[in-house]
Amino acid sequence: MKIGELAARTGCQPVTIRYYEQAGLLPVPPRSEGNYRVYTRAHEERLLFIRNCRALDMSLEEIRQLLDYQDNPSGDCSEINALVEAHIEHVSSRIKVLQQLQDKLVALRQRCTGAEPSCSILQELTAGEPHVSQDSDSHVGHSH
Amino acid sequence: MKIGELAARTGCQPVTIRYYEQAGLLPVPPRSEGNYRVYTRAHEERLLFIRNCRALDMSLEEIRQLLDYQDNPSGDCSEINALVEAHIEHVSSRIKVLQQLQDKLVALRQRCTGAEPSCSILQELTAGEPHVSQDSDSHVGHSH
DNA sequence: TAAACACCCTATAGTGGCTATAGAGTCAAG
DNA sequence: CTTGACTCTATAGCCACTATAGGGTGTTTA
Repeated sequence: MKIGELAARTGCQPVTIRYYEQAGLLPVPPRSEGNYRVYTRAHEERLLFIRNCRALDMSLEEIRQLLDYQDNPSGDCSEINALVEAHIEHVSSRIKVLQQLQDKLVALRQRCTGAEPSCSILQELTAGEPHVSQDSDSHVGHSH
Repeated sequence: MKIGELAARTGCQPVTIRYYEQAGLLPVPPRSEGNYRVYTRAHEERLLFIRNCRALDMSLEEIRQLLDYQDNPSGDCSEINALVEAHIEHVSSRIKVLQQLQDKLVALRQRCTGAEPSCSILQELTAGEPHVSQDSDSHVGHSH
């Protein structure tokens, strides 16, 4: 299987696959005569694992750890449970913060009715103490 | 006012202030004899505006637009309202996605009771079709 | 046989919103 | 006059990719 087929099967792009290889998440595959990467089902399975974890918004570092547990099974799930638990914490705190943002934004939207002489949204954003930043420790989020 | 005082007053770091200057969000301030940046209350107000917007998780590009409306007031709030509205949409879709993630993660956590021979969390993550990625268009989120 | 085309390769730079580091200058207090 | 706190510029790093340039491979078609 060449990289294009693996990409199609796993729903990610060839560049991303090469990136995972470089990042040490995917084992370096053998090459064909023409210097093409040649993958097996094992690679596909591992890549699916990675993609599933990414779909759960885990960082590559977290995934690296899970893969490590997978490669050296210890019979003890407690570290895996702890990792998942910690990730749940990350996500849930991120949700809380975003919910608060949402409330503030909605309040902001309602401020500008067009009745005031100058835009009261801009006034509100200008005023007051600096709001506390919401970005602290979680690694959950992002997209552009 | 030197950069350190401005930083203290607005709750952000000097490097970040210089970064905003370079990004064209803060006007270039005059310099003292010793080549230090010298800020006024106007700078402080503008920086507070920026920080408030950032606390609402707006991108610098969005903030640039708001500042532009502020600098060239048109008496028409509709574009500002649209921007805030769009941002609310971003945040709310991000919340939805994270909530779905959260559900999946909680389901995953409950899978590993320690009763099975091999960790069923890892099995679950390995199995199946690639999950649909949650990162598409929003610019809301992130933190490390 | 040749040219077009789809795929693959490497290497490098860019994204956003900063943070960290290095190496130097400024200025008030002890 | 030296210490220390602050400031300056410039550059590199963070994450998880994406984009670009410049080339090679391999199959299909004119």
